[in-house]
Amino acid sequence: MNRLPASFFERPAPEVAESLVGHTLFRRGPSGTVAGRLVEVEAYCGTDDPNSHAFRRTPRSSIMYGPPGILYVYFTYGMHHCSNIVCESDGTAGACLLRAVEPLEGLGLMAARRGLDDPHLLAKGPGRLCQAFGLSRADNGTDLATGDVWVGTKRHLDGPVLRSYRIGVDAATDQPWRFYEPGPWTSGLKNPRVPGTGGPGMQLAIG
DNA sequence: GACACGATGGGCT
DNA sequence: GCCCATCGTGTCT
Repeated sequence: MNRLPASFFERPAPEVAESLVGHTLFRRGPSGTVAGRLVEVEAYCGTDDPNSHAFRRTPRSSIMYGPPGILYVYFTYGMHHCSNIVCESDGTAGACLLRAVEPLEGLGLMAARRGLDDPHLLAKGPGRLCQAFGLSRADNGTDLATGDVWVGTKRHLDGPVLRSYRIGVDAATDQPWRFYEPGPWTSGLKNPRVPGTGGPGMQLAIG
């Protein structure tokens, strides 16, 4: 199994987020292995990004200041987990939020964890993705180079990678750091706000 | 110790 | 589109 090395993540978070789309996320557990192709990733930076947990350094967010290629899992809204991959070099804050994957392997296990069968609802959204992959705060700090969670080196895209503003954050201070491949596996808005197009409905192709 | 709120998602109108 | 459950985390007292 070829894993992306830590050096892949030792770059600015938006650059890592864009290049992560199309790669496959793996999770090996006692019940089996699940895998899915990343189709939606958001970048969160450090002290200059007011929407990032790392805008202020706290015990929870300090992991974002650590070495790259480490899993950052946090709990929110009393019922949901969100998983991120730490980016930037050791000492600089940054992370990529994994928002959605196309399920590829272990769909039965994902369905059992999610309590439903529809493949389109297995891992569409950061909370659903964590549930389908069995990720919780116990996985916080996992090293993607050696642990039971990793990203494969192969990249496959079914379409262009687009960008928009991020979901669920303060719109007034937001940056266009959401990267996604449009399609049935992607969460978020039907007509995401995008920069410099004068309104919703327009999408900016990149890469 | 108290309190406000959230990088969401499910259910209902 | 609207409502809101539910509790860890951060901030303030």
